[in-house]
Amino acid sequence: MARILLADDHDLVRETVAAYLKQNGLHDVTSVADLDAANQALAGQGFDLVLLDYRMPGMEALDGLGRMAEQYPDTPIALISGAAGKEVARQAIDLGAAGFLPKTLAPDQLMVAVETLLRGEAFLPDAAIADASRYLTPRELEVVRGIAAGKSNKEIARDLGVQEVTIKLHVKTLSRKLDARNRTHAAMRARDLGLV
Amino acid sequence: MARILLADDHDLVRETVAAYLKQNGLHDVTSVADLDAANQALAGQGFDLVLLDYRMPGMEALDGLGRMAEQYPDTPIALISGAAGKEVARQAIDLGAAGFLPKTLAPDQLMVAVETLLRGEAFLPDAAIADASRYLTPRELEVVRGIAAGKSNKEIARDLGVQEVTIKLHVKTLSRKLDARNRTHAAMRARDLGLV
DNA sequence: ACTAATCCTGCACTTTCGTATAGGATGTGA
DNA sequence: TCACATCCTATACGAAAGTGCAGGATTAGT
Repeated sequence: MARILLADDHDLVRETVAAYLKQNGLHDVTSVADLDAANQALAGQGFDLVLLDYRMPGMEALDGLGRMAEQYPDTPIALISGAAGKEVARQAIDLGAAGFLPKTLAPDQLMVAVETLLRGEAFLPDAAIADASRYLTPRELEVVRGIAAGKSNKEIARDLGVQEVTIKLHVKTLSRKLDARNRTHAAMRARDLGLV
Repeated sequence: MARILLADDHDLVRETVAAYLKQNGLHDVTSVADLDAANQALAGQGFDLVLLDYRMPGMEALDGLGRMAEQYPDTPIALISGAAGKEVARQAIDLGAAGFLPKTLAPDQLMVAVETLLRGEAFLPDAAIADASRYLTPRELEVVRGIAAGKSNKEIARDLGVQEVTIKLHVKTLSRKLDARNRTHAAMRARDLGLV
């Protein structure tokens, strides 16, 4: 049974989300109203997933998320936000968040998101997914597309009007961002993300 | 409006397929009963898709398909067959066919197939797709999957219990079969074909 | 029995890739 | 203004990939 920790200072949001999760078979949902309570709950028992509101006492932007992610690197932590957009999503991912859930998310999508996160996978919907591509810089995106087309670094360099070493640098950084072992792996990852 | 040329010597098949296509919004369907008529129709006007019956006057196995594909390389030509199996499908693809439609195909799948072909993509269903994978030998399939997973030749060799040179050989041959420029390109192609 | 396909290996060579280190130029946001 | 991200370049080295040639072993189909 998956144990989920839900932290949101809005009673309405907290209750409706918790109720919805329970209704869909996830009965073990703990709700708290601020980050301190969330940390206490985490210290008391393990959780399989933590859902954190973006605006909440103790968060101070994303610092609270960052600290929690550092302390519990094995627990997937997702950010929930009503208004936050791409920028915040990207920062959250950078800080170690496993996912980003806009409150505009449809209820059925919420379940998909939670299940995805419980499997240990990242979840980045619509708006955020477009941002996942911006997790790669525009240049890196051009490079990985060249790779996926089977081009060599030399060819890509020629096409972009830069030196080959520069492409190598991009390949290295973009592979790291995509958590890929090499160019081929990176191309496959980019493909999976719909970036190519 | 997509113009479709349907060539089949069975009145029943020709009429039902044509009717079904028209019913689904593809009104511009020209039906002919043999390969000569199909070629005449092609010479008279352009078509966006040609559907050829496997057994039909003028076809002589797949020779007719081969000639037509040579003459109209820009027009997707798909083979329709009731009985033909994997072997024929593979030969058809080799001769330049864009797809293979067994008559056992469900009606809704037919529409999917036609739409796919009209987009310029290849269509190989169920049985044929299994055959597309046999276009690569089992060993080659294992290798290309290793490549797609980002493994090095050395790792793949270790996993399969053979020497690295052997893997290099497989990479070379499988890349040729997939019309790929290198391992990365091959992995992407295999991905597109659903082999990974 | 012969042919063909598949799978395997060896040696040698060039090219490409990957990595590391060490910067410089630019533009943007705090 | 300072910090930061992005993009670019240089040199250099070891690892990996790709290519070519030349064969041998096994199995399946004609």
